[in-house]
Amino acid sequence: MGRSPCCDEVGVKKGPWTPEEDKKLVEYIQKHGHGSWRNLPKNAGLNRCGKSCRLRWTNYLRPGIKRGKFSEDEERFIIHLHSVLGNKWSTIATQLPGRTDNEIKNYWNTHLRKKLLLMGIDPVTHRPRTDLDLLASLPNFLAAAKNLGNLTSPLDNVLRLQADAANLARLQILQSLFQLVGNNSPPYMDSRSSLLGSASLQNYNLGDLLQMNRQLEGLIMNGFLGLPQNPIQMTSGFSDLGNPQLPNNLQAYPESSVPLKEQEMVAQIHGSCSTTEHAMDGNDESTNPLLFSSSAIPTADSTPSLVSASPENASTDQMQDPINSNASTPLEDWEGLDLGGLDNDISWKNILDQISGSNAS
DNA sequence: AATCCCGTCAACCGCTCGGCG
DNA sequence: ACGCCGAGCGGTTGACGGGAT
Repeated sequence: MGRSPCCDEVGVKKGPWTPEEDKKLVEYIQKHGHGSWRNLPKNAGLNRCGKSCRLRWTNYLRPGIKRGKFSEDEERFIIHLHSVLGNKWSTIATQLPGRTDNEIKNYWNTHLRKKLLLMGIDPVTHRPRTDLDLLASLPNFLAAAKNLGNLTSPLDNVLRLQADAANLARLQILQSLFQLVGNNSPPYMDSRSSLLGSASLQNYNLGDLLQMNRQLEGLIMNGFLGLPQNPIQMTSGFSDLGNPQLPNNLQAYPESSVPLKEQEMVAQIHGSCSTTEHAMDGNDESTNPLLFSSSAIPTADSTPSLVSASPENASTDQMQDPINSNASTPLEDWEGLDLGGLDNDISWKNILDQISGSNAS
């Protein structure tokens, strides 16, 4: 027999709180402290269960609650913390003064999660998604990446991981281009089988893709493709995240403020990553694991395998059939696509043409 | 103007954890 | 060591509001 719920008493009010109830609760706690939550409603003259009172107090009435829109820095910090901690909302909330776990959780589910999905990031794993129709989603990727490229916040580096999704998309496309040329198959014939879900693509890990990018850079640098002498820039790669700078209000989170259990958890995650190249200016992650644990940031060495997004992510608009839909073909979409901020001087169509030409000769 | 749809967020529910006897 | 109890956490629900049709 399970313990009976605390709120099953007959006649206990549920639902939204009235201003009168709020007033009673605040006045009582200010005067007596909350003490035992179970006894509080009776003592305070409230027809509510203790649990409801606690929730109302901690999420809404408690002094110091910061309400209103989340700042960009807060957003980035939440994303980073989530990448390290997962759905540990209460732990995340301890790092964001004035924000409650409930508020952060809601904000994640209603805003940030969608934002990441739009950028091609799996919000669960924080890694690039592979179930996407990359070509159909390319404009979204590029828009997201371009926005990131324009960021001026000191926390920009935190989201390089997200920017890397766009790089990965490019790498996958490059790989597909090579594959197409190698197969001598017309690029528009079967974009799903040859460009997107190709078996060979699934066999590449990040290291392979990075290597391919380097090879392409070399080709371009050597003028092999007859293109401008500009290598494709990797914004950071997975292995070079630089030294992120945090705003003052987000920098100083003494380790002691993190519950021991979470410290251990973070330490465990941290320990699972062998790279040591993310020492930070004044924010040594060895003493501040929540800030920028390298574990959250895949490296070329760790070559994270591409993950499949969860089924819920496979929305119809993302999985639209490029062949049967009335929409223009993906590559048609590329033409005239503004790559500003990413690859201003490289036309993808030009690359394709050049590769095809050199392959045919 | 009416209805529908969708996003947001406060609040609830059920489970887990830790303290204590 | 075990069971009970209170507190806290995370997932889910449902009311509400605004925009679209």
